Amino acid sequence: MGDLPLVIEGEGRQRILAAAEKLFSDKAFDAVSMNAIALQAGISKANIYHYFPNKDALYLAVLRAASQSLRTLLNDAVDAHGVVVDVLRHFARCHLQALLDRPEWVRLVWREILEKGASRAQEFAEQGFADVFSALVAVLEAGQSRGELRVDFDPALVATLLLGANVFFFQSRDILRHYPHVTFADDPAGYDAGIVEILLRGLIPVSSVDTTSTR
Amino acid sequence: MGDLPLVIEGEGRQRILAAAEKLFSDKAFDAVSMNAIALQAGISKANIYHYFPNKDALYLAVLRAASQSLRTLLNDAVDAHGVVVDVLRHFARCHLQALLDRPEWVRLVWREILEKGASRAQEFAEQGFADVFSALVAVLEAGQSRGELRVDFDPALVATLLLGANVFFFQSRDILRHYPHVTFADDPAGYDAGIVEILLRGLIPVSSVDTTSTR
DNA sequence: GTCTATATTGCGATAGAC
DNA sequence: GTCTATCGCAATATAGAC
Repeated sequence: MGDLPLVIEGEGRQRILAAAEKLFSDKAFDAVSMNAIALQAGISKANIYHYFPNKDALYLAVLRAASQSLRTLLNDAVDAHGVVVDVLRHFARCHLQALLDRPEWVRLVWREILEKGASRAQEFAEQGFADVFSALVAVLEAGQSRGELRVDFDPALVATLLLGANVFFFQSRDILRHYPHVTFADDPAGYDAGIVEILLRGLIPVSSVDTTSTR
Repeated sequence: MGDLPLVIEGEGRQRILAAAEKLFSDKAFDAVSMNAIALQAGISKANIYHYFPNKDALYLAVLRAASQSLRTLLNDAVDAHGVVVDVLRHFARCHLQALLDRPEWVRLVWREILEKGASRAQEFAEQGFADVFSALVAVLEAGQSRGELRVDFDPALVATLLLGANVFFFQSRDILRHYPHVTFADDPAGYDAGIVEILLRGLIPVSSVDTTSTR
């Protein structure tokens, strides 16, 4: 009697989560009906209520899964080796790639931040980005203590600048594409390479840098 | 017969728009009821339908007004004088201040971009940010042709980096506040000053810059 | 122009058969 | 576990008095 496959553990639950993730990443909470989720998952609406007590619980489950998946994806960008400049290049590239690889997750998380504002901010700060942000700060601090980077800048500020550049690129691609000046909208790798290069060397020609002001 | 004041041109319409703007910036489209808008505006629900044919038309009117207001607000950041580095500092500061001064407008426009994706992207690209973006690119190009900035970087890329840093700061303030490393979450002016400083001078110490690779 | 009252639709959630 | 059928309710939108 035991040979029956028992199929996949929680197969129905997974189908529902996948369908809900897709729909919630496209539309806002209220714009996604339980009916639409059931349709997308290929099951009946009432069946969803067998697995989840209500719509809110389903949404939270989707959000939790997305947030966790994003984190594991980004963790690959953390452990890199070599000199600081190479680590930064690698980090930026992996981070942007992670965002572009799973746009649904990013949009889902970002929508939640926009919607709920400060109320859920702490939760996301701990769950979602904490380790990525801290890892980047650590990389920068290491570069400073090794003398590979200047010591008169705030590592957290540079980390924000770099992560923000990637997130903004992800968010604004469709808009940037319409500007004639922009040539990098479809070249994320080139974008990141350019960003890191500018961060490292600055915009001012070396010859005209006032070295006395750095003391 | 003409002395009657005619009161304010479209006063009722303005009240409705203001109320709708406030509510739509806090919640998503479906989460805002016409009843709530009427309550906020201090009029009856049916009266809204006297000025606007349906909920969708009202939302579009709000969006159009917000987008236009944002543009005029940001235009103040464009006209600055002096050497390029000072213009950049001024520009960054004004831009971020404009975002922080009218968070409802920014959130409204950004929510629309998130929701509709590429479909409305072109419209916003032209209406909302085109002139600000172009102005910043022009400033950078001027700096390059005057020899005040390096010539081996893409002005559009730097413009994206700078605008993105400000937008990301605006969007993520509540999250950044929870990180122990971050000291600038409540100091936008200091944030921008630091950003521009890094952009101009780079992260690498001047002494260790390989001047041969710049040719 | 502004209101009250109402028509109508679509939602989340439940009941109960299989 | 999965389904069909339905309840209760809140929402958009309309009708018509004043």
